[in-house]
Amino acid sequence: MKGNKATIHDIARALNIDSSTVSRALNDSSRVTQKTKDKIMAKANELGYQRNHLASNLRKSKTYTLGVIVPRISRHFFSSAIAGIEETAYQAGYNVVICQSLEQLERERKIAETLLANRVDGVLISISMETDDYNHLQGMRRGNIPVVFFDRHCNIPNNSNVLINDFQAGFDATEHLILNGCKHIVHFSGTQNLEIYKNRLRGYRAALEKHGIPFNEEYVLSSQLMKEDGVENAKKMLTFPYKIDGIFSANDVAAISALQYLKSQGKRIPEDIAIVGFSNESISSIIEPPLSTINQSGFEIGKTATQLLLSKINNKSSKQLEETIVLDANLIERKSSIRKL
Amino acid sequence: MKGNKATIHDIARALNIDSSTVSRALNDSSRVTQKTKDKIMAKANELGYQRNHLASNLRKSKTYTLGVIVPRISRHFFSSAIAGIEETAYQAGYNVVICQSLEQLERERKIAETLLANRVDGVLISISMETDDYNHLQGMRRGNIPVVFFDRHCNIPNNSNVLINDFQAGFDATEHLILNGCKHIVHFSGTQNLEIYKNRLRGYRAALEKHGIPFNEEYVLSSQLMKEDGVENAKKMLTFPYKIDGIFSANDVAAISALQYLKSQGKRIPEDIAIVGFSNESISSIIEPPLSTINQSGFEIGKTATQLLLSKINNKSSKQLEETIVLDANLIERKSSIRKL
DNA sequence: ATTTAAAATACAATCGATTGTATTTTTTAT
DNA sequence: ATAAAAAATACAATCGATTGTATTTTAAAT
Repeated sequence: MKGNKATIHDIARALNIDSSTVSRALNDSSRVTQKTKDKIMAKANELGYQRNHLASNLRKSKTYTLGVIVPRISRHFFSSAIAGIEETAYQAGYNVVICQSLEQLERERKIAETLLANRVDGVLISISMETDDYNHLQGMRRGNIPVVFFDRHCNIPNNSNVLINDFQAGFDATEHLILNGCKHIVHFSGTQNLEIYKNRLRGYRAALEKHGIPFNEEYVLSSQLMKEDGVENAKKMLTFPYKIDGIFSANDVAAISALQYLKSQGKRIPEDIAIVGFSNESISSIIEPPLSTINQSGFEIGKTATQLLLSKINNKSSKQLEETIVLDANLIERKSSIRKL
Repeated sequence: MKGNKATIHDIARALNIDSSTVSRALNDSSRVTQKTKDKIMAKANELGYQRNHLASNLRKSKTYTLGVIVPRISRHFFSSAIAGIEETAYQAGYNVVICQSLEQLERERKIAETLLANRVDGVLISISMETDDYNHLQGMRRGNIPVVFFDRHCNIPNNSNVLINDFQAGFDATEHLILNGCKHIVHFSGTQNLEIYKNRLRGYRAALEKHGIPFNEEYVLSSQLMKEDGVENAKKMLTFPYKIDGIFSANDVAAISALQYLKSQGKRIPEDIAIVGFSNESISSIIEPPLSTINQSGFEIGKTATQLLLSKINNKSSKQLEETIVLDANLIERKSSIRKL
């Protein structure tokens, strides 16, 4: 593993100059004359030199590595966010280490610890559904490692976040159902420790209010929004005294499993029950009927979050200015919610 | 970033002993007495010491990092493979860097270069559809970095691979269609530089042969197996003189788009045309009708590949014994291919 | 031609941990 | 109690690159 690798010292020796000059030449320092640089570059190529990042990073005490913590990479939203993160990070010369919390606080804690021990230069995180305690994240702060939350943020003060306007999206989704004639709309919500779900719920309420529809506490069904939860919610919903005619689900997964269950029970979508999901998973356009949903560009969010993180990392000014960037999300209207009135 | 971090020298100074002893104590060396170890551990905890991996790795010239190259992480198969890879790697104290070739040879080349420059300890790769030249992979060899191929391997000699039995799976899928009464079965194949597609095709032919159905060259439709390709294939297929009554697609994505197109053209699935896909994407069980498909456990493949890679990395014996591990894959029979005869 | 300023290069310490060798301390045996 | 063997610890070099300071070389100015 070591045998063949050329170092700056090999180059220096071959040219009978000092290794510091070689180092500076390779870093294109103005302290080395062009002629010498050329000589050094030529020799470097000849010897197949490649910088040893371990050594370089040790000296600079920088790892050029970003940690990413997501609930699970298999979710379309997160895998596209990761694509955006990697693209941006690589271009800036950073590596990315991806970790999955699998929605478990305990795993999230352990990951945070590992990243800290590995001295990553910064962390991007979308917190798990179980996360209701932020000590491990404060730990990064203490370690002086910049953190940017994306999508699933948390409500501790002085954070940098990249989000979509969940309130507005929730409002749009609900209003769309109302405009399509729904009178009794339930909301599938996520665990209430996550801000995004609180905000989507607020949007739902605001839309009802605007259109003079009374808010009914019982119509809010909170869960982890997994496949099974969608079915559970649908079953429960069918027992309500008033006939439910609309669902706004805070994610697509639960919306889809509910949709399928309801179909299996002979309900017509959207005629009997109109449905809007959230996230635009790739399945959503494919099921029958295609699911209306809120489209949020994971790629864009990942990219923006990474840019923000990199700017925090490279911002010499000691004053840590925290920033929250809100990106657009739009409603995609598909058959699952469009009724001819 | 540096300010507060304690080093072994801080511990040594505080206890008035040598840093080498501290290092050995922290590594639980037998050359340090238990009493001293205790003292050192106590002080280490007190100072909040965390090993600096950069320094340690530099000295040991090991990065404890594995590179992973996949076509795209958003594919269900790959994201579950990655989950298996990470799980296994983390447990062994390795980090994982994930890169997407996006099916482009050029990107794959660049990634290989970057990983090499970053001195990863090993690489796991599933090659892109465009990859028909293996210089960049030989480059790793020259750099003495062990490589394990998983799923999408290539036919250069002396490689380590973790695969499923694509031939058998192709055979099973095709025979299943035959047993369900299909006489004119087309095969959606991938680009022919990939062994997996060659093998699935061989399985298809073998099944036809076994059941005395003549092989028709024109019935093999090769493409990148993207969404659009499925539609293309379906259109083309409908122009054939004999009525096609079965499709074996080498992936689910193309199978699903074909299924949807055919439905839109009024074909009944599976009565008119039975369909079997490959990979068991999560969409496949959800569409209407649910798609029969070959189930390959990405998690298992990723886990096995990582174990193999780690054993290559840590195998002191210089003789690089190459190994190919073949895992099981099974046919999941769903409505898209089950006909009541 | 000589002094001064500026540019180019060399020297040497450093990042933090590891490890072969040397030295000291402890233990065992006589 | 003393020599020999074994155990514990200290010393010092090293991994490869970076960087502040010192020195030499070159260019500019008088």
